[in-house]
Amino acid sequence: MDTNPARERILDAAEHLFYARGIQAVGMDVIRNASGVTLRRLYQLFPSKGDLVKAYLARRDARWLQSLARHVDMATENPRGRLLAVFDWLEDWFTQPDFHGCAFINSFGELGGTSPEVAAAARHHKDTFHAYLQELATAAGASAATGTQIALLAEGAMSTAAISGTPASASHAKLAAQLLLTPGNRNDAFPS
Amino acid sequence: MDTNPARERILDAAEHLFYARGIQAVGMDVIRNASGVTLRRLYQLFPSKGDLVKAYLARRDARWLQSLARHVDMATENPRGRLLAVFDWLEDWFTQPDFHGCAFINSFGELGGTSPEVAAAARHHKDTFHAYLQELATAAGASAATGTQIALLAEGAMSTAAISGTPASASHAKLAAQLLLTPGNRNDAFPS
DNA sequence: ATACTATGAGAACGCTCGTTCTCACGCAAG
DNA sequence: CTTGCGTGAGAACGAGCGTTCTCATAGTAT
Repeated sequence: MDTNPARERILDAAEHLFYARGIQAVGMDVIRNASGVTLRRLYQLFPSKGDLVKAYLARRDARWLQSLARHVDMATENPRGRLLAVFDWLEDWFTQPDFHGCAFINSFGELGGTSPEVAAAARHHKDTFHAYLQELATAAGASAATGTQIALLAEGAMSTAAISGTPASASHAKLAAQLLLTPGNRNDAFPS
Repeated sequence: MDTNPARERILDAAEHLFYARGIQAVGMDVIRNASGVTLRRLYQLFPSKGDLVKAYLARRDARWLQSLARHVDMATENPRGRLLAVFDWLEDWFTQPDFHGCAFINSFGELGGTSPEVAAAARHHKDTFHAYLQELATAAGASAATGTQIALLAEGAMSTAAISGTPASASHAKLAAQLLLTPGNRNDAFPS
């Protein structure tokens, strides 16, 4: 199905290395060594490093959101609980030993100023995540603006967990999200 | 006072270029051209690029927090208003034409995986910012945990403003902060 | 068997970048 | 005047990296 096994091995190695060390710090031959493929095949499948970076970000975007949605779907059917389950998933993520922040925030920080494609990939990823949280928020009876606020908490938790090196920001953000979701907080001012 | 004018010109050029394009994308000779100083002087004042990066981050850390504190001090004497003024300052920042996200989040994303010094600089900056918000929060009668939550909102607003390219996240975060500050939100669970 | 094609392994090329070196020049001390 | 020393400008060096090329080999069709 994922037809080409060499392609997958390359993307696995690229994702692991790019995410851990940054994109510019990882050379093509390092990826070749890690994936066990020959340089010729590597360039047949990804004609330039930019193509490989694009494929890395695209696959990570899809998988990340799939993993989150799967967790939310398996957590509970209570709409409010589904929204809060996002933060449990974040805490799981932050606790993984190879956690190193959001790959899109990182690559935007590294290349957003010089590569419009990387900047667009980050924007797309965050837009999708933002829309997903708004969907969960409105399903829970809250406003879309509350979804936006909760997205800000999630983003802040990612940055903070990465830089501080601890997963504590996930539970802090979850508690704040709970407060923002309490009925009685009139919060219809910002429709987007 | 800032004794060495060449040193300041170098740091001005480095800050502008590093912040706009990323650290690895800017070579030492580009900084030399932009600052008008000779390569020899550049290396006399900063023996390696790593030293220049360290000085860039240290100066930006100090100036950024000074600018924020100055704005807060001039905004109002109402403790709650002082905390909320942080988000007005953020919105001003996000609106500046050269805004490109938080320099520390960016440099952490670029070099945090390979340079412990850059990672430590980012951690220090965020710790200081976090402590300042906690101070404003407790002065406003809120808990330190509320300060932490508001810090997460501010962090999320920075990332989101950078990647989306709009300053709207500042007002969204401000509104959320106001809600988190409303009395009646019992919020003593997380002492830090 | 032979000629052609595709592949593996890695050398090679061209470029960039951090860092250092060369060399001519100006200026102060004797 | 001249001797030496610090300085300016830029060339040079060495390493790393993205990308391409070489060449020997293995498999295949005729």
